[in-house]
Amino acid sequence: MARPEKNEPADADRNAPTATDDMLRAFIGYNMKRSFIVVREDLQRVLDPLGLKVATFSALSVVVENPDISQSQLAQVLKLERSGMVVLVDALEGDDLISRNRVPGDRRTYALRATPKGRRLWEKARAVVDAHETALFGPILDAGERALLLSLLQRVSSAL
Amino acid sequence: MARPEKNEPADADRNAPTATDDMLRAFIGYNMKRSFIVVREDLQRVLDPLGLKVATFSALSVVVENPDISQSQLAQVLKLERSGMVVLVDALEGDDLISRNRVPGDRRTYALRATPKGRRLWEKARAVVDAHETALFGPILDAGERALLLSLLQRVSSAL
DNA sequence: TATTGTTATACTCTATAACTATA
DNA sequence: TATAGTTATAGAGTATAACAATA
Repeated sequence: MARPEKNEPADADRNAPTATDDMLRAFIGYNMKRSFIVVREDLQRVLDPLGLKVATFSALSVVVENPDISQSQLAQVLKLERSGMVVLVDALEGDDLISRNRVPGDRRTYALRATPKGRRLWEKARAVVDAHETALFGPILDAGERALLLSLLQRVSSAL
Repeated sequence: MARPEKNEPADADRNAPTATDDMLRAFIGYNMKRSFIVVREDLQRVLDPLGLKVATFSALSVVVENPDISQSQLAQVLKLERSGMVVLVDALEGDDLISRNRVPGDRRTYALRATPKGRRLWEKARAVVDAHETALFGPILDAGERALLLSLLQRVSSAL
């Protein structure tokens, strides 16, 4: 007993009924995680040639959009701790993409501003990220579905 | 110059125009990340009383659904490394939720099975996770929108 | 040679706590 | 006392690489 000899090749396993995760697939959170992993990997791939990480791209984006924002405000918008911001701002400042400027009224805070180089890189990054999302979601969702997904996720992430 | 004296209270900042992340909000990936963070936190919160983590809940779920699955197959389904599975399976086995059984034909692999205790806990966890998603998304999305979001995310995460 | 499970290790991301300098 | 920024540290999650047993 126990299959005395099987002359099937090793890929018998691949022909065997594949293991399923159907029960997990019923949960939004599970699909959100798997989706996000794919999206983040591809996003990192396209940001890498620009010398940006996902976190630094996000931070640069908010600084471009909000000149003279402080590190604390930046941390608040991105929902991470002030201590974590220091590393991100250090990296962006080290690459001359943003500058830490002292403010006249309060010598504790910095007013963060994107440098011309930072604004140029951000424009490039914005185009790259847009192309990445189009290329990634294009084969899966049509324009309407993509807008719908964006809208639903915006509502969920805004109801934080 | 430079505001000689400002007798506004310290919450002048709070009345100031709040910093925005509108540019980032245009990207699906950004909203996906923020949404997932909220969902994961709440999921962990409800799984904690059951002694489960998100990862062990997922692994238990797949084992319940696929009796006699091997650790490598399990890792493949959950898209993580074999080495990472060892820790998860150790934890589940240590809590007597699954068992590692030797298979007759191949002494390298384990056939993983949920114990009766594991199946009972999984049933409870399934109900808890379902309630968590209903409570979390209920105030934000109606039933149709929730099904739509699930369907869109399933398509994205399946097109991996 | 290839595969399963294992161990040790390292890396990323993020959080916590304590400190400083300012207010 | 409270806040902005900083530092050091630690934890979670996951990946890489090398190894033993087995095929």
